[in-house]
Amino acid sequence: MDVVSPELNILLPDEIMDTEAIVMDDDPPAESPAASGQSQPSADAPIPMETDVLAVPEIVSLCSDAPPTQRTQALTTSITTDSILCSTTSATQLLLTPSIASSSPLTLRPKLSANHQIILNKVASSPGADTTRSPGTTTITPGGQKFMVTAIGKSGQSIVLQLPHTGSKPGSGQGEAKANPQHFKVLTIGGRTDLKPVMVGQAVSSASQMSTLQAQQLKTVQIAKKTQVSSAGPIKFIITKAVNNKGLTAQTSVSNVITGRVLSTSSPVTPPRTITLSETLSSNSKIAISPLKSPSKLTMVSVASQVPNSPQKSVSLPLNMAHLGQQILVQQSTATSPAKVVSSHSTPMKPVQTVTVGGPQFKTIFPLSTSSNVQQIQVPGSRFHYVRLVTATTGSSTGQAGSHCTNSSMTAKPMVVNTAQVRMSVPIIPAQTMKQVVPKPLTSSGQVLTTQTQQRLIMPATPLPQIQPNLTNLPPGTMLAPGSGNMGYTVLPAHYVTQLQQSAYVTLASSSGFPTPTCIQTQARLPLNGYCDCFANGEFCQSCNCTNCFNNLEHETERAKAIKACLDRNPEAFKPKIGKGKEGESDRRHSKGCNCKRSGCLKNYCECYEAKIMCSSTCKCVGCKNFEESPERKTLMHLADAAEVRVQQQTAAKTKLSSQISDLFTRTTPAITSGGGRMPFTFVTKEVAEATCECLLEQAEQAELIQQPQATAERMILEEFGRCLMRIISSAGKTDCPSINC
DNA sequence: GAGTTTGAAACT
DNA sequence: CAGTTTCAAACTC
Repeated sequence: MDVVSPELNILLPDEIMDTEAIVMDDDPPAESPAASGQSQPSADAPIPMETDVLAVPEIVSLCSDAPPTQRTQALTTSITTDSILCSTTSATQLLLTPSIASSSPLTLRPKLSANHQIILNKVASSPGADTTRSPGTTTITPGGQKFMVTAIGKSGQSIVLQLPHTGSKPGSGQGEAKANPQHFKVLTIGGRTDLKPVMVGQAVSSASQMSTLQAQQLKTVQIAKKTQVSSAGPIKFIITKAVNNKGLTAQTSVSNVITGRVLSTSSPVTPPRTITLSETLSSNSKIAISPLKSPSKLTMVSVASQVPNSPQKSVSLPLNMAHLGQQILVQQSTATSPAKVVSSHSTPMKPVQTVTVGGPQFKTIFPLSTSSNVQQIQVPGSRFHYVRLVTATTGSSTGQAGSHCTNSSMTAKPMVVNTAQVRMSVPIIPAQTMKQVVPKPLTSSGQVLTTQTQQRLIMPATPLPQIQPNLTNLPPGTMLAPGSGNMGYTVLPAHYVTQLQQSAYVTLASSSGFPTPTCIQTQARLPLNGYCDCFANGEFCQSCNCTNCFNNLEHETERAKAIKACLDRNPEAFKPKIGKGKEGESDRRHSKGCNCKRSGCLKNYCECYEAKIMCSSTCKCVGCKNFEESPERKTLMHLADAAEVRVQQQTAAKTKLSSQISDLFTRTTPAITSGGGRMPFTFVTKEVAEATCECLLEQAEQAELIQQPQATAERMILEEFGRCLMRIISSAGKTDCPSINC
């Protein structure tokens, strides 16, 4: 049994003192000081980066063919981390199972389980145990192989290392180990996210020994675990296998594809999670990636969270000899998961899939009754007005909404709406406009609302059974009102906008099937360039300029499909962007936040500014000035307020003037009517003018008689002229021949 | 009304 | 997740 001495750990920098390594050395050559685990540093040995480590050493997989009994002879570790299961295709496993939650060094005794797992149980933390060893140091020498395990982490969590099985190889076992005498395997468990790959080599022996290690067949499996002060912090597992094939060159690039599936949850009590890793690696490869600086270049497997006392956490990794140069970085995020299982496969896996348990999808479905009815629905807090329609199965038809595709058994059934004006979010196409509807899909079931007021027809939707389940993803306030049989209506809020439009385009463009050749508009499309506001508002196109428009009654089926496709792609596509903030926040806020860069969020380009709300932390804008204390915003707001006041004043003035003019015409209308349509001024005849002049002259003479000043005299004349005009106007309404009497 | 700017959404 | 492309609204002249 080879145990790494405490002095070795002294050489380790602090960054990796919290790590645990397992070193396997099948038959370390004499020139390899790292093989013995007691090697001395080499001053001239450069400290390689991880990429270098990966480039030079030859891969030696943990999937040793040696029997498990020969893999491990002893193990001493200070495992205080979560349970880790590194499982591969092999049934051979190495289990490190500290049973006591403690941060103190543990002495683990490997046991071979029935399924070829090496279980490292904590023997004792008593003085009788080998506590003199440095924490985080474990060496296993299973029949010539050495494992150095350095780890630190949370206590009370078992580590299960399942060694891959390469049973296909003949002569496995000790002989295999001898066949690869230079295999050097390092398994580091724990550590920090900033663990540098070079430290892996140092964990084995020292930094200077890496050069020697690089000359060997080296395999490094590093499971670096970020040890956060708080358990809620993310924890990373970095599993690195540095491989250097003998034929490898430093410039060889690698095709490193590691995919997996991540199932994450934030629930503190969750069933064991399974993370499947696979790898598609080629030999003679090099991964010139620093997973610490560029983790995105590697496959990051977020293992979600864990609790300090996670009962079980397993990470299974494939370490196949045939897969050389692979590098696996497993990142663990938070710390609430009680158990995790990471299993791997040697076969390529599908791309990473993230299953997110999103928030509740609010949906409101109002099934329609079979009786014909229209109800106005006011959604509290919604600016949309909905109308619930039900199919009139027996109502009398006052119009023909269906197409002339007469083979359709679903003729349009106009619905008579109550005469009260109903404000709807969708147009109600008058019945007379339906005659303009030419070819109509036979499957569609247009329904016409005939009202006495100008209304718009709520968009009918063929209740396709195959899409109805998806319509349950409609956003809050959305009402799906399936009618009886194949009839129904779908009411969409106005924010069924762009995505729906584009989705509709795709769907409709691919739509192929109308029953009759007369329905040739299947080749048409929704307005592609220049989406009309009608569709954006959930209305039918009625008076817009779109051509080959599908946004009408005739293509309700296609439209419904488009809605379905859109909702399938993004169930939240139609949720309003502007909504209330977090709980307790009364202010509105943008759900996604803006991404402005040049406008400073003070123009209508900015969705936040357009909605008259402040930018929030969700925004990704640059140079944002749309915050509460922004002087620019305040100035802008003041200007806007002033402009608004000005507009309001102008509007009020115009309204008042219009009212007065209208009033004047109203009062003079009888004169016009009684005068045979003549305007009032037509009553100012020669006689009236002469009489008026006589009145004015009379007033001037009176002013002279009483010796009034000129100004007073002029005023008296003007006042008399006013009275004359009034009499003219007054007389015009009474007689065709107004008389002027002074 | 034409041309430009801008940013959201889609796409890669 | 970041970069690119598309496109329509906003904006300017």
